Amino acid sequence: MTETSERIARRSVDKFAQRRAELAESALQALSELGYARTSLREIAQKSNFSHGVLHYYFTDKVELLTYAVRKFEEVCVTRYDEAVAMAQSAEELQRGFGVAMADTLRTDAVMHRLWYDLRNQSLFEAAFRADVLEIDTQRQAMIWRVVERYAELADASPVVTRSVAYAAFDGLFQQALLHHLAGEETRLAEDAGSLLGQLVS
Amino acid sequence: MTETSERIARRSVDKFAQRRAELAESALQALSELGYARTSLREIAQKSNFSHGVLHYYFTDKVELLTYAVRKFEEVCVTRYDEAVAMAQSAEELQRGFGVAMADTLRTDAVMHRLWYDLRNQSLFEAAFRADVLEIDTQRQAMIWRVVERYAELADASPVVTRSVAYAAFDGLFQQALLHHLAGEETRLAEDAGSLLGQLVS
DNA sequence: GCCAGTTTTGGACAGTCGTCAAGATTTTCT
DNA sequence: AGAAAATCTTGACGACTGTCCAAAACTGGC
Repeated sequence: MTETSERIARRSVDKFAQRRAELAESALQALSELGYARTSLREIAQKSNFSHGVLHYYFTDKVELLTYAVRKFEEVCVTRYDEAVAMAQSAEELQRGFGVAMADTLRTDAVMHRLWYDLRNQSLFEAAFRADVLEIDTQRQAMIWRVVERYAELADASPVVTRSVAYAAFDGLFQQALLHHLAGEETRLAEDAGSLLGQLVS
Repeated sequence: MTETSERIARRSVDKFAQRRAELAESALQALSELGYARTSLREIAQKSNFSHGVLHYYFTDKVELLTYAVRKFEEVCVTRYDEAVAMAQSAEELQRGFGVAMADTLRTDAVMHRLWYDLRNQSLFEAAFRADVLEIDTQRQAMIWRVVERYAELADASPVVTRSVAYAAFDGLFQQALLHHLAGEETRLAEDAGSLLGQLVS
């Protein structure tokens, strides 16, 4: 391969990858708006500025597009509380900061969280998503565990539950809050999350 | 209304209601097998012994059928742990019994639980289901709270979280276990649930 | 300005979907 | 028994789906 053709090929690859990312972004937009059950390829294409045919130029089929989109989604949702962890100088401050951060993302990113739960649920029926979902879940678990460990450290105590139990509890809390938030109710997520954090170390 | 026509009307209503229940049962079977996204009316009809046209004789449209099915579903899933509560003579026994009951229903009724989470998630996108879902969730919350209160009583202590937080935590725990169970992994749900119960009173 | 390769379009395809209505069948009453 | 009402089947409809493909549009090198 000559120097020139190499440069061309690389540019080609870059453009190809960029288009994939672009289309995956549109897919996420459609999915978060309509839900998995009602999202079609034509709907996704309309969110982008391309026609529906182009999707099969960049992806072999719908499953590959959605899988790719899920992986892309992962990037934005597994470091959400790290700032609160880094900032906090005391246990009480982390408790408060963590709760506030959770309540913030509930309000700001509600449709994205809704999408995540929808995709995780799809993986209960469609094995194709299962591996990616489990991996994202593992990373989310790690994200929560960083909070719990730091909190324990600041409070001079140790966690009284495993990391998987801690993650499950906060995830359940968030999901409940999301359900009620989207139904138009007020939630007490910030307070509930903070107080639950307090219960998980001793 | 004469005595005769009253008898006729009642029998008619009974039969009508019975068919609706019958068809809703088939709907639940299809839903739990395929998931909301892939369940069609023809699929539901095939699970019953009728043709697809009959569904619009007993239900005005798909949404009414599914809503009816969800309500029917509620009946079987909100008293699941009451026996463990009634049996337990001590805190430790309840802790164990509750964990075992959870792990049992995880194994036995996995597809039904999967369906529940799927429908609850649909309500995040489709407002038509929201009211029913919230009501079922309230009843599930009450079911969990009966366990926590009884456990606190037996342990001569009091709950350290609200009923909504307690429900959210156990629900999250169960959902995680379901995800891993359907992925073919072993879970430690019985132990985790028992130990979490211990953490929620003091 | 032309040409080869890449990228994009838009229509066609074979299915499936929810819905509906006309007719066949069964049940019920007199 | 036959008439009337309830119940069920069947086929059709328009809309929508994922997928594919031939042709058009665009790209950069000569």
